[in-house]
Amino acid sequence: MTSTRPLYQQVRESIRTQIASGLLPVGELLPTEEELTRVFNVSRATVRAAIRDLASEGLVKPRPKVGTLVIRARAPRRESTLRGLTEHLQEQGIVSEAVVLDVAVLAPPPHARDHLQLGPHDRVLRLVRQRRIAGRPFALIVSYVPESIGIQADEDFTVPLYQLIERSHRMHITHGRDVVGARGARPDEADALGLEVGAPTLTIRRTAYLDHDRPVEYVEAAIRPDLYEYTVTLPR
Amino acid sequence: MTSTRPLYQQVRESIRTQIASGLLPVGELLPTEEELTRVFNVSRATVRAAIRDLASEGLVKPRPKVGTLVIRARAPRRESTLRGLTEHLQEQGIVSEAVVLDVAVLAPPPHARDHLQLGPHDRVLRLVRQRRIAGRPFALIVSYVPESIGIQADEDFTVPLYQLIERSHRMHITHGRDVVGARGARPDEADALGLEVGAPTLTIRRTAYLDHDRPVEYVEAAIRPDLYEYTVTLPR
DNA sequence: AAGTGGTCTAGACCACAGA
DNA sequence: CTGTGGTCTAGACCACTTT
Repeated sequence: MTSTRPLYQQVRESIRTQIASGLLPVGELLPTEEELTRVFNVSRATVRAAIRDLASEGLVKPRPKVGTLVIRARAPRRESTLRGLTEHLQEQGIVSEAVVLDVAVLAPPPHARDHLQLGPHDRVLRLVRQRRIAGRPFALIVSYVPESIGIQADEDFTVPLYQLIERSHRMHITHGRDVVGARGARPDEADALGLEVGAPTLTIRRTAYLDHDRPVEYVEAAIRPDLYEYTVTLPR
Repeated sequence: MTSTRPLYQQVRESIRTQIASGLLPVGELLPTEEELTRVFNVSRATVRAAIRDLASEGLVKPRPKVGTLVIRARAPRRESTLRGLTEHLQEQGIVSEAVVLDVAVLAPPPHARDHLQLGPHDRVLRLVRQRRIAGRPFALIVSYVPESIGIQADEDFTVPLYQLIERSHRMHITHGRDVVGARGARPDEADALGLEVGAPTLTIRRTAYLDHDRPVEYVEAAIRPDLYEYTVTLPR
């Protein structure tokens, strides 16, 4: 325990390991908080912070006046959240590179204008990127961001666009809607993806929103279905 | 504050009300913890417990060295949940009909066996259905359910399979994982969907789980992309 | 009666964003 | 530098379950 990590996280990980290994079996009670305080030589508040985290993960369940019950051996499902393609791939241990093909401020095409709920004179930043896995292009991504958001055309677009939007401005993306479909590759897509025109292509259209349902980004992606599939975990 | 409820919950509700009413607008910072300590006349630990709850609800987001940002005015909307195609279509006001093409109990193909985590001798109920919108077929759906679940081959498979599993057997599906892809239609699919062989087709592979991550259903669907798209709403 | 988790206080020190 | 949230301690009292 000589790490620089916070104590309560060290305690949490230690308990988590003991649960996963079966040392603390499902159905049994954790040692009491007072006991853990002694074992780890920390204050009770620290022990409780660790247990609180484990409880919010669904691994344990404190029962007042009884003890803290171990209810699962390992982390339950994680529901899907809105992530960029990059983050999604990173989770699967896949490294991908981004190539910026074009950046421009212009009048949006009608469907983009609709999705972003823009007026007839509003302009957008359009960002065209190609993503590659191991040098092989697998996705052509066209993003539209309202000019009013204030992203400059000279930013570093190799980092996730979300982070750019959220960090540089005091905004928080709350949710997004994805529409996933399939169609034959158009000529420009076939060219960028190394496919024949008309070859089956996976398409994703995403609209991301700030609080109050204000659209902040509209993305169209055409993807090689042999190199990527869209995965989502849903609660019932 | 003369209630008997815990202090931190009273503080939490008070802040929540001020956020909902717009007194603490989205995008602004909460008063500092020290300030809240004075205003509510409680210790800092109590204030932090209140903020922690609000943060886990997604209403606020503490930013170290900056302050605690209000990111939502009220509890987030309902994200997408696991639904069958039928329910999904119903939501959009589309009426679809199901045609059962085949029902059989048999040894599962290897990939279905994997997804259902079955042993080498377990058998499954295989259900092949075609779905139609206005008489036009748009989806070919093959479902696998472990024989051990106890669904009979003579049930009414025109109702959503989930309801069959959950209602008649007192089980609760907790979550599912969808994998959405695209590929050219295979001959059997082209036949059932009225497409040419090789025409772009949307595919969905879904595994549904009971508590404890026990798989209860594996479904493969091939879909006409001109008649259906896969839509999902995700929280950030 | 003993022992548990739930709640709460009153301090303290830290690293670091922002001016 | 100043102020912020992040972390941590060492106490305390409570209500209630279990013995």
